Formats: sequence, structure tokens, C-alpha cells
Amino acid sequence: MEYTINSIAKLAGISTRSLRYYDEIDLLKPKRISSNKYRIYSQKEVDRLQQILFYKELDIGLLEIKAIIDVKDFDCQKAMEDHLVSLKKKRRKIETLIINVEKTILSLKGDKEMSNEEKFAGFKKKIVKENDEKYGEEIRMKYGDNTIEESNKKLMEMTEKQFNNVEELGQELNRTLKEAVNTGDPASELAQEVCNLHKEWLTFYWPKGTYSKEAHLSLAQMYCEDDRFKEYYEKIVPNGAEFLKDALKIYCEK
Amino acid sequence: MEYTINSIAKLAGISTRSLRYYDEIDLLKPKRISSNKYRIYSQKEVDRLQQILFYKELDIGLLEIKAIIDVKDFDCQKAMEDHLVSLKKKRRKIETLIINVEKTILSLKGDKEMSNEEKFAGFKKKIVKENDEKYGEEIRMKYGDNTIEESNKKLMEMTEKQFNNVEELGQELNRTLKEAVNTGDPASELAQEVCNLHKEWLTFYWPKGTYSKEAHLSLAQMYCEDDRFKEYYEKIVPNGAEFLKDALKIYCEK
DNA sequence: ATTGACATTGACGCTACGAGATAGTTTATT
DNA sequence: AATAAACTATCTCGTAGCGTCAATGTCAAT
Repeated sequence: MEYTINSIAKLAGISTRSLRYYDEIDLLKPKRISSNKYRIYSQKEVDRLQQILFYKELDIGLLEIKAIIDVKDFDCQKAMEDHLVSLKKKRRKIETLIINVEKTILSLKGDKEMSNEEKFAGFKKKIVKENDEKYGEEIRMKYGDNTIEESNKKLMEMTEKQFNNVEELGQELNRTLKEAVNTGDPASELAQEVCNLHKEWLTFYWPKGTYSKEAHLSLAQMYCEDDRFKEYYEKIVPNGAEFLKDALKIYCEK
Repeated sequence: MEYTINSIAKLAGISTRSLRYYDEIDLLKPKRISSNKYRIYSQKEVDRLQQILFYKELDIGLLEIKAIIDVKDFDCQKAMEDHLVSLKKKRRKIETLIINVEKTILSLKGDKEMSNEEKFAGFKKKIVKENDEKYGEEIRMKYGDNTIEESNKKLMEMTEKQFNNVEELGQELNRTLKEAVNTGDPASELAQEVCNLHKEWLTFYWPKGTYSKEAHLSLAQMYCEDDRFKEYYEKIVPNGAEFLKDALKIYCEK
């Protein structure tokens, strides 16, 4: 059975333009070109297209799809897991955006009730307390009482979603740190990505406008001097605290 | 105080390329151009840039930001609410992608436990039952027993998140339907968007590959002939069932 | 006078096509 | 057989928000 471009397009529910594009980028070549220059596809190409569309629905880029299908010993599972991570990252970003837009709308309304948030106040109070007990002293010493109060207030204002969000961010930070330590190079791209995540993570707990590279670096040094911090990061991965400090040094000074 | 392009860029933490681009699209013009063709900014422009960056952090497009800032009686709150809707839509999409990628990974592992899902099995059973009682008969008549069993199975396999997802989708469907009925035109863009949402909603409950425009259209006709369906959509908005049928006719036949 | 840091205006690249122009080919109708 | 309708082809521009050269001009310091 042979198909023209239109019949295969209708079969798959995509445009002929897409098929021409897939031909152009060598993702899906027609079986042959007829004498009148028409593209002729066969069942084999239909099958391949099915695969392409399957991965496309998962929002995977066309070039990666090509690799998945063509490269024989491609680690498909790893690709999917990586993709999952990037999707979760996007979700976190959107969650944050939604929360911020909602806050903006509330402030436009002049409405400061935030009643839903109060429902989680007890829960969050606990987190604040833990956070304060763990790191309160250090931050207080470095930046004064005002900062820590602001930080707590900010935490109090977090919605439950935001909390989940930052929890997930923390997990990603830890996971990426582990990977980065394996590279052994605090200047590696991965290590600098860790710093980015760490910065994101920090800005959740530090009040608005507090963040600066200097403060970030100073915190990094604390990480190694203070045994409690050190222990925390060592538990995640051996040499974690030291590595993070080195990476942050490079990150903050460039 | 006057600023060069570099100083203002560092101040705001963005690239000079961005500032040139903002100039190009008339989003942020420098106060004046010096004799050597350099862009010179003043405090006023810094303030404006702050505003721009605020909205940019909410992921609002530059052209819309321009409107928000420049158009005096711009309904900012409505813009934010619209934006919120589109963000939630994106979130839903990503949630679905995540679920599908997770399923793909599971099937790659050959692991069919889905233990987390089972936690919600009881909860979902209830939903399945309700769904079955409401619409089971009709679907059974039209498409046979096999389909409804598949449908239930599919529902059973849904994670709680997916459930929330489809709930939200249903709400958007209802909301959009209300708006569309107000236009009065079943061929309007909004009405056709309703059809799209309805299709999306259906594909959650119909087993894979079942969807066709014919089946969709046939369902639409049921909506009007059957009082229970009619009542359901009438409750959402007067004339809802009739309008949806007309819109779906146009949608399915084009 | 030279160097280095900063400025300028292009122009291409990125993603996955949509849309349109223009031209040739096949199929259906009169 | 003539004509119209439907289908095919290639080519080009546009999308959003810049990053990244490239080529060139300007300013401050050595």
C-alpha cells in the first residue's frame, strides 16, 4: 500500500506542512519520490510516524525523537527520566508563576485576607520553627534580627503549594549536587547549575531584595566552617559541603 | 542621574541586548541619544524598567506589558485573571504530560504495580460508579459493553492528579461554554474552542483510539435528545445543550 | 599611539511549523 | 477536449525574546 502526502497526513491527523518539514530535517523520509516529484510513503513510514507522534505527544523535541528512534542502543528510559525531570521543573516554574499572579490579583483587589493560606498556618508554623532552630542563629548573626523576622514572615505567607514547590526544588538541588560531585569539577556546567538551584532555593527563604552574590558567598563559607551545615550536606553526598562551597565561590565571583 | 546602557543593565540584572530589543519594540526608549549615538537613560526609565521586569517575571509577553503600562484605563485585573487562566491551562497540560511520561517509564520498566495509584482506588471507584450510572447506559447502547468497560478501566487507572486535572478541564469547559453561548454564534471562535475542550474532556473517558468525529457528533445529538444530558448542560447555562450540539456539528463536520 | 572596555547597527539562530505566493500535475465535470 | 477543482511542489516570511557573532566606532587610561 502506498500513500500520498495528503492521505498519510489525514491518517495521522497532522498537516502536510509538518510532513514536508519532517522530510526536510530527515526525521521521516518518504519511501521514494515519484516521477512527478510527489512524495510516496509506505506502511513502514506510517509505522515510524506513529512512533514519532507518540513521543511528540510527550512534548519531546523532534531531534531527540530522531535519536530515540534511530540510535539503536539509545537509553530510552534515561531519556524519559531526564524528560520527566525537565517537565517537573517546568511545572514548578508555572506553579510559582500562578502563585505570584494570584498574589498580584489579590493586591490589585486590595484584598489581604488570603484566607486559604491561613488554613495552613499551623502546618507552616512548624516548618518555620524548625527552620529557625536549625539555621536561625547563623543568619541572625550575619544579617541581624530584622532579616530573620522577615524570613519567617515570608515563610508564613507561603501557601501550601509554594511549600511543596520549594520542597521539590530542594530535592532537585540535592540530586543535582550528587551528580555534580561525581564530575569532581566545581567549575563544571552541572556544578554551576547546582549554584543556580541553590540561589533559587535561597530566595525562597530570604526576604525580597536581600539576595546578593556577596551574601551568597558568605553563606557558602559558613557551610564549611559550621559543623551543622557541613553535616547536612555531607549526609547528602560525601564532600558535598566542600564541593558546594567551591562551586559557589566560582559562581559568585564571576 | 543618567545611566549608560551597561550600568542600567547591571542595575536590573539583564543583558544590554535585551535593552536594545526593548528600545527596538518601543517598550523602553532611552531618555535621549547622546552625540556619539549612545543610549542615555534616566531615573524615569529605571522605574519603568522595574515595572516591565515585574510583569515579565509573571511570564507576561512584552507587547502586553506595553499595553498594561501605557494604556491608561487598561483593565489590569482582567489581564491578570486571563493570564492566570492561561497559566492554569499550561499547568494542566504539563500535568498530563508528566503522567504520560511516568506511564511510559513504567511500561519501559515492565513494572505494572502503580502502587501509588491504588491508594486512590477506593476514591476513584466511587467516581467510576457515578459516571457509569449517569452516562453508562447511553454509551453502552451506542458503543457496546466493551467500550464502557474499557472506559471504567481507564478511569480506574487514573491517578488522583489526573482526576484533578480532568475536573479542572471540566470547569474550564463549563466556563467557556457560558461565554460562548453569550456570543450566540456556534461557529464563533470561542464556540469552536469549547468543542476542542469537549474533545479533550471526552478523550479522558473514552478508551484510546475510540475518538472519532463521527462518534463525537453522535454524542452531540444525544445531548439534545436525552433529557438527562440536556438538563445537565441547561443547568450550566440556558440553551447550553442546544448550543453545544450546534457548535459540535460545525466542529465535527469541518 | 596603543590597548582595553564600552558603544553602535546589522544579521543569523533557535522551534515547529502556519500561511501565502507561484507554478506544475492529476482528476472530475461539463 | 476544454475547463475547473483538487492536489502537489518549492520558496519565503513570520513567530518570541533574546544569544551570539561580526564589523565598526568611541572613550579613558597607559
